[in-house]
Amino acid sequence: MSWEERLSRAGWRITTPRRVVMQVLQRAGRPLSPQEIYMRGRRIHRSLGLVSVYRSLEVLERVGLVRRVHQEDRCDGYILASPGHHHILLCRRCGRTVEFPGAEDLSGLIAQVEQRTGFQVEDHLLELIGLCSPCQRSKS
Amino acid sequence: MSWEERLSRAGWRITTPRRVVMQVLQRAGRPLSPQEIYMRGRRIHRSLGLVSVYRSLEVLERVGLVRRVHQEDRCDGYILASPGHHHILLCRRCGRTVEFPGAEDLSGLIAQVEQRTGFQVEDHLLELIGLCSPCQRSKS
DNA sequence: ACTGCTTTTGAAAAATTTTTTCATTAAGCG
DNA sequence: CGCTTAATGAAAAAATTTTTCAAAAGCAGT
Repeated sequence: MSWEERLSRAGWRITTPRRVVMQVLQRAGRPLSPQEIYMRGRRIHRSLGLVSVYRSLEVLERVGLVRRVHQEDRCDGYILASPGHHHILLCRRCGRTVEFPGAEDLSGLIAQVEQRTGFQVEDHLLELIGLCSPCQRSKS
Repeated sequence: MSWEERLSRAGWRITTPRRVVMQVLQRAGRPLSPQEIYMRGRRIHRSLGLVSVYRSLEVLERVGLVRRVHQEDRCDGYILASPGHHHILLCRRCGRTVEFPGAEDLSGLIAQVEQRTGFQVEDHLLELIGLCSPCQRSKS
């Protein structure tokens, strides 16, 4: 199912700003801030407004098409979210981002924590940070 | 080793704003924003400046005494960090925060991801979100 | 394709948050 | 106790995010 379809089925309209934001993120491959998306987006759609970038991101995130990436210093980066998958692998050097599956791998840990703390775990946030292969080589 | 000692050994001075920030966070037990820390801190130290809160948090985080908590909607919350432990368990209702150990539990997952992606994983961010026992009961 | 209803947009303004600057203060060492 | 340097607080500046509102544009039903 295309993202347009997913957005539409969730009750939202397919608009130019939303298309532009998706297109920019598709090409980026690394987290972009609203500001960056705005600047790149204007090259595609001249009259794009920054506010629409913010609003598009909000909607797209809600629908699960886009995901916010949390970094130590900034949390304003967004990437495309492949549906269903939940974790992010981030290169601290070039910013490249890869998603990977593996929610099951946490179930043991989660069960253990639930038992020890009495919490009822509903969700989690997992990000791995490191160096991608190209950046390992050009480490100088 | 006390936090004062840790801070001092890392080459930083023990100052009133830093003491106040630590004291406020010690009492809070949930993530507080710089603004919140500032307001509570002023009750302890009248002339505290917001800027010093920002600067104190930066230093304390660098030294590992304080940790930033990432939530869906906001990432400006700080809690005390118990040294060595790396994960956070957060109640989405009352904000209560608990730390728990368990880096080992991820080593399998990490090795697997490294092999599949060629990344060299150096660090990770794991947060579990759910309901603490009291909030489970008063769920109405 | 045209109409009408409603969501969405873009611009400007407002609100918030964070950073910079700089003169003054106070840690911590001898 | 005095000296040196790091750190502070206030103000201003910069950056980020949200609100407001009239105009534009999706889209469902003709």
